[in-house]
Amino acid sequence: KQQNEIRAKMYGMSEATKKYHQREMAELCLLLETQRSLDRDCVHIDMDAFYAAVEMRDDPRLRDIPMAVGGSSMLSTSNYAARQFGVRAGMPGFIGLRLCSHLEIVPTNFDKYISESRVLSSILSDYDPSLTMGSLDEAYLDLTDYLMGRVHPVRHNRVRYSGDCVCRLPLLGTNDQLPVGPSTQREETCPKCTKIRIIHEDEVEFGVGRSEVVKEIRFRVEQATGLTCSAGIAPNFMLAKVCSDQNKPNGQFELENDLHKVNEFVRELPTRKVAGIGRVSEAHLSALGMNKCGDIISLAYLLPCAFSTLGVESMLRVGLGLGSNMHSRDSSESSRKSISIERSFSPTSDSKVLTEMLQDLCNALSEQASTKIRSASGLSLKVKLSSFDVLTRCASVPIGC
DNA sequence: GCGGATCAC
DNA sequence: TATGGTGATCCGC
Repeated sequence: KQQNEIRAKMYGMSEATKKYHQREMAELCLLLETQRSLDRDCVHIDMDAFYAAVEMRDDPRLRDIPMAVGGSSMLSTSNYAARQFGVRAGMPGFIGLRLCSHLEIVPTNFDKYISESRVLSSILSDYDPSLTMGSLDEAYLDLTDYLMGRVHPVRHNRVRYSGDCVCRLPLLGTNDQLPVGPSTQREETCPKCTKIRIIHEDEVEFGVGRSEVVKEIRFRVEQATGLTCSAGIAPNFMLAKVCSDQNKPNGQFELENDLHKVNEFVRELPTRKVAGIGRVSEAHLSALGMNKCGDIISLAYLLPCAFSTLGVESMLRVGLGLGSNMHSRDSSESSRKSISIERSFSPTSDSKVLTEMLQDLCNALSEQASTKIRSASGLSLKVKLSSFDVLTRCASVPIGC
């Protein structure tokens, strides 16, 4: 329905208004263009199917079958075998089972993922001490400063495994980089599966360019965790994030710090690939005839039909391939602006059940609040109906209290 | 300031 | 059988 409203505005636009917006957007683009920076080396690191990969590493039986991490109500991640059946993150588990009846659903082991995430951030902080973790499995790094001091190639030991035992990763043959020196082999019996494991050790070298350094980072992550990740390299974080998705899994993609290359890349990029453009914004853009980011610029005069002033500006930035190269929000406790707790349960109108549920949530929240926040001025209540519609009501403490 | 929406992960 | 939980931001009114 919103889409029809947008189309109506679009078709109702007079020639004069069109000219006006064309001028306005062109000016805005020129202004935004002055903010472009092409002198930073921004990197986005994204672990491949993170939760699923951890479970597969620790249980070889899961490596070759479709599996997902989560529960019957929701799947957090699926492995690539499961994705072939259409099983995706965010999907209810029972739908996943409908798509793939032999799907193996493994419960989440958050403690494990948190500890792997620490290993990850610890390695990454060697390259950018002020990195930003986007979540447990992704990170934003600015390699510019590190690259200044990177004047020599760097060598690392490499350990890989083969034999009947497959308990340890990475296996031989999964990293084909040529070693710089001799290789050694030795055998041992795996205490876990009692089969023979052959340990291959050698040395590999990484050069001084940013793409080499990112290869080194991914290598170190795999050596330390047995997990692979993908990376995107670009002049800003918005583009780096898109790039990390290009050669997933276990790959990297570099977008050169060159205006022409950036424009070329952005022109063909589907709008939905951009962080911040979700299902709704994608539909709005599509109603305007914009499906690739390049369309946002060529049809820019239409943007006001669907977006506010701020929205228009943010879309133009996407179309121009502009983004931030600063480490944005620190997601620490200190900057937290709200805490919340919510629970879904089977539909009921039994007021006793509902009141009890609410009381439990209040108690739990109150406990968290006592340790996590010092003060607050507002409280909001959210209700989800069986229709999945959501209502919220909030109240503020009157000024002076 | 409030209620609704959107978005990421 | 069965569709998440947490936090942030923006919009229109």
